[in-house]
Parts: sequence; structure tokens; C-alpha cells
Amino acid sequence: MINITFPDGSVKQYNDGITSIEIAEQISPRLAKEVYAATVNGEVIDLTRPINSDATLKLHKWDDVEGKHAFWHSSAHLLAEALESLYPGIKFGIGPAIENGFYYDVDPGEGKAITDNELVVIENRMKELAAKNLAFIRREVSKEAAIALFSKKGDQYKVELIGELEDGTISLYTQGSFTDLCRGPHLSSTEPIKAIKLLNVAGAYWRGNEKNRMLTRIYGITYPKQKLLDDYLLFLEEARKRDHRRIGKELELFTFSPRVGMGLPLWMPRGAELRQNLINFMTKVLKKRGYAIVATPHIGDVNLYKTSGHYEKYGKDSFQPMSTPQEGEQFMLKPMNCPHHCEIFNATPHSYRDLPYRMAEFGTVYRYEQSGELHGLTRVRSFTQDDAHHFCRPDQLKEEFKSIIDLVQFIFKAVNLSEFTAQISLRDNENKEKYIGSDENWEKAEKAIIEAAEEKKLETTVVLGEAAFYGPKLDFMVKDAIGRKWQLGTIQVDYNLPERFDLTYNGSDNQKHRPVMIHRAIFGSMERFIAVLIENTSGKFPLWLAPEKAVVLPISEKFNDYALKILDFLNNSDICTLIDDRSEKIGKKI
RNA sequence: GCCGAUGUAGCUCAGUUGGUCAGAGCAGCUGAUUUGUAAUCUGCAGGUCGGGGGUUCGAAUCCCUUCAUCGGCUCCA
Repeated sequence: MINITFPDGSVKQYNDGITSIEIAEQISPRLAKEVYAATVNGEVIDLTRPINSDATLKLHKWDDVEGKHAFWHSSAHLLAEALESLYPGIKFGIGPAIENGFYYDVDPGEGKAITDNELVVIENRMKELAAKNLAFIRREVSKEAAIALFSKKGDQYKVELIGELEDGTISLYTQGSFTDLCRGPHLSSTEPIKAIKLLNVAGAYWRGNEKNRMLTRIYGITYPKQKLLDDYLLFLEEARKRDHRRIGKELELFTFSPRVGMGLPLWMPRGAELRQNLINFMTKVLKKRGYAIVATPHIGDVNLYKTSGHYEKYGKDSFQPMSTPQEGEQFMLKPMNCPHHCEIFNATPHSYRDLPYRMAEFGTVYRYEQSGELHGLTRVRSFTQDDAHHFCRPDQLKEEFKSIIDLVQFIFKAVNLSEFTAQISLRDNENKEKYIGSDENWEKAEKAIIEAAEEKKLETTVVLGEAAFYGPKLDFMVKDAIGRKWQLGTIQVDYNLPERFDLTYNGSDNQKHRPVMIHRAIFGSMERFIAVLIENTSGKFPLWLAPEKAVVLPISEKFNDYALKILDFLNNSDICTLIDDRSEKIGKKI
């Protein structure tokens, strides 16, 4: 007998070798019908795998991510089976579950393509197969056997994957006539898969590397009930109505013109008013918080960016330098404001007493984005950052960083953007050559961010390899109408530019010291922020923000009160208590 | 940039297999009416069917090319 501990702490005894599904059956037959996977001793496994020792057990129904994932991952295998029967000789890459549904990357063969209108045929085949209630059968094999199996089939992608796995950890799953390399877990059978929709086809590079062959990715979603699928499709339809490109056109906020150039937004009067309202509000808040507003040119000498290191990193992928007619100079459209701000800092001597020096600019920058990356206002080639740089003493770094977290939260609240996630982006220690600066400084910077976020009790996810090339960062992401995440605010710690620009301040010891630099943007860019704001509010703005004639709808009375306070603030009455004003505590007086 | 798709009046869209296929609704303008609040009715105007080239007696409809857009991939200082 073995002891099984349930999530509520209760313990029951079962025969050695019992499976999760059998346990579920004993609890209630209905539960058994609704569970899709189980977490046993912390590992998510198939319901049909025997349990041979004392264990903790959690059964996953549809409501659990683990349940959905088993469901969708199994659906991906079903898709693969359908594809194999319809396209003989098709090769398979990977086919995981994702946040909403699943996909499978396939190679239909040289010169062949799978197009949108074939999806319904594939979908129907999936339905036929699912209706057969075929069991997913797991089997563990040696590496040699696995390679032999997939080599024989000609699945070079699978062979490549197996090559990187450790012998003894390789499992295969078979349903019907289809066998796939897979870690699992899976449903017990295809039976629960009742509603199936293939959503679209897209290209995707094998292993995410653009040097590799491009495979065909088929996205789909499945549900245990048709109603759930109908609801999801309805949601997508509704979401499309909130698309900022659509609302932007309807409300005449902005437009694009091929004659002006792709990715170059044109703000129409009402959009410009909205944008200006945001800028005005932010400017007042920044002044209250001890920022100095500066302005810098739209171009800069190439050597400026060589000094900063940006040229080496991004020069080839930027709008190329322009030359002057006579002097032989080279200038670039500025892709970022930081180097200019460093030179402003350098223009005057600084005492340790005067730090932090907070320098802000609504700076328009120009970045060459590949044509296929452009997307409404969220990804453009010309955009205006609400950029700022804090030059501070090392001992001020953390407090300064925390004050910016406050600011982000305050600003997001002011526009009623309540749902955002915070992501800490660190260096990828495997690929250090992608980054500049010493290990010591990187470690200090990363530590500062992690601690600041912790002390602000900010819920964060940590992602390795997403740092900027000069430093780690904390990003604030907001979802658009259909759930894509966009980075808005960002706070970045940088020890490198101060070195490169030889920035100094005089310490209390009358010696030169190196300041630490924080790069930060709250909106991120006016363009993207407004885009995401539109999609989150369906184009209904708080009173203080709305352009003339736009629909003003306070979302809730609670928010309305807040919005009115902001209006007062903008009208210069003295209600500044709504801002957690840290500048007096830690900043220089203005 | 790569894979797939799309591109018809300001907007949303119809246009079967190439031959009255250049249309409708909304918006706009005109006039009338007034049962008032996204009013009703009359009339008008709006497009060389994204651009260019080709096939054909004839193309919005087929082919090529180019531009732009959409969904992804890659990238995102």
C-alpha cells in the first residue's frame, strides 16, 4: 500500500501501482471524466501512469493550466496525425501547447505549402480521428531506438531533437497510427476533444533561428465543449473591434500613408490632442518629482553612437548615416536619447549633493524595423519616448529605482491601466559576449533591480537573456485586445554609459566619482502606450485625457474620483497628495 | 527580411465559372418634412476595382511584378 496526500492535506491509502485516473474514479466517476492530468510529487504526468510510492497528488481539470496544457498538447498530436494522413511524407518539428491552444511546426516538403483554406479539411480529419477515442499510449525507448525509428520515417527534425536528449529520458506517445517524440503528459485518449478549430497558418523558423529552414506553423485551439469554443471565437471577434488600428481610424486619431513611408505614424488633430494631454500630464508629474526637462536634436554625429557602443551593436540595423555635402561629416537619425543626455550631464560639473540628477525628454527616435515587424502604433519606425535618465550615486541607486516603480504604478493607475505584469530581464550568462561591461557591474545592477522589485513587493517574472546590451532592466508589460504582451514602461540600470562618456561627480572626499545611470520610460513610447491604452479601454478615455468629442466614460466611480483629482492637479490647484512624492525625501529640491 | 493571406467609393462590404460588374448600406452634399434627439423622405456626387506589365476579341475577375496591409517567425537599443 502507498499513501497519497491530496492538496487539502488529507491522506489516503491505495494499492501500489494505482493510477491517478483510478484514484479519480474512486473519488467520483464524474471527476474522472473531468480530469486531464495529474501532478504527482511535483511532476505533471499522465493520468494512466502508475504511482509506485508515497506521493502527493493533485488532479488537474480544465480549469488548471496543467489540465489545459495536457488537453492542448494532445490536440497538437491529433493535428499531427491528421496532417500525416492528409500529407504523406510531411515532416514534423515541434508541437507544444501555448497560452491559448497549441501549434505544430511542420515541413510539408520542398515547394509545397499548406494554406488557410486547407485548414477546414485538416480540422474535419481531426474531428474524425478524435471521435475514434484513440488512447494515447506512452512508451519509453532508448536513444538508439528512437533515432532509428525517426530516421526510418525520415523525420530529420525529430532526429535532431533526439540527438540532444539524454539516453534514458526518451518517451514516445502513440495514438492511432501516429507516434511522436514527446515528454508528455497527455490525455488518456482523444475522447474529451470535442470542439476543434484551426486558427491560422504562419511561417516559423526551425528552432527559432532565422538561418534555418522556415517551417509551416499551424495554430489551433480545442475545447471539451462546443460552447467554450464558440465563446472563445466570439471573444476574438469582440477583441478585433477594440483593435487600436480600427478605433484609431474611427476616432480619427492617427493614420499612415505609404507616401510618407511605412511605420511612420501621422497624428491627426484629435490623436495629437490625446497625445499632448498625456505629455502635459506627465510633464507636470515629472516637474513635481524633480526632473529637469531637456531637449536634444533628432540627429547626432556617428561618433556619438560609436562612443556609446550603440553603433557597434545596432549600426548595421539602423537607418544608415547621412553625409553632409562638404565637410565629410556623418550623422545618424537618433535611435535613442541616452548619449545626448550624457553629454548634457557632462556639460556642467556635479557635486554629490546635487545627485540624483533626473533628466527627461519627450524624445522622438528613429529605428529601422524590418518591414514585417511593423504593427499599427505598437511597432513603428518613428516614435516618441517619454525618456529620462537618472544620474545618481551608487548608494542612491536602489531608492531611485524604487521611486520609479512608484511612478510607473501611479501613471498606470492614472489612465486606469490596472492589468500589467512586471518582468525582470537579466543577462544570459551563457552568451556574455552579447553584452558590454564588467561582470562585477552587471552583478551589482542585477542585484539592485531584484532587490528594489522585492522591496516594492512587485510581482515579477525573471527572464534570462532579455537584458539590454548595457544593463539589466525591469519592464512593465500590458496585453493588447487579443492578449499579445507589449512592453510599455522600462527601468534599466546602466554602469556602462557613464564609463564610456566618462561621467563624473565630485564626492564628499573631493575626488571624482562615477555616477550610476538609470534609463527609464513610463509610457515607453507615446505611440505604443496610446495603442495599448485604446485596446484596453475600447477607445473610451478618462475625462482629463480625452480629446474633444471623444467618448468619455469613467470606468468606475472609484476611478472617476481619481480622474477628477488628476484634473484638479492639471488645473494647478494644489492637490498633489495623490502623488507619492518621494522627490523631497530623496531628490534634490526644486 | 522570411512564410502565408489580403488590397473594389471616406467607412463596412456585394460582385457566381473573365463578357451591361463598376454596385449596396452608412458617411457627405441638396431639397422637403417635422411624428425631437444614431430622425424620415427626394435628389446629387464619390472608384481608371492599390500601382505597373502581360494573356485575351474582352479582366475587378487569369498570369507576372511592385507597393501597402493582416496573421505569425526572426528582431526589438
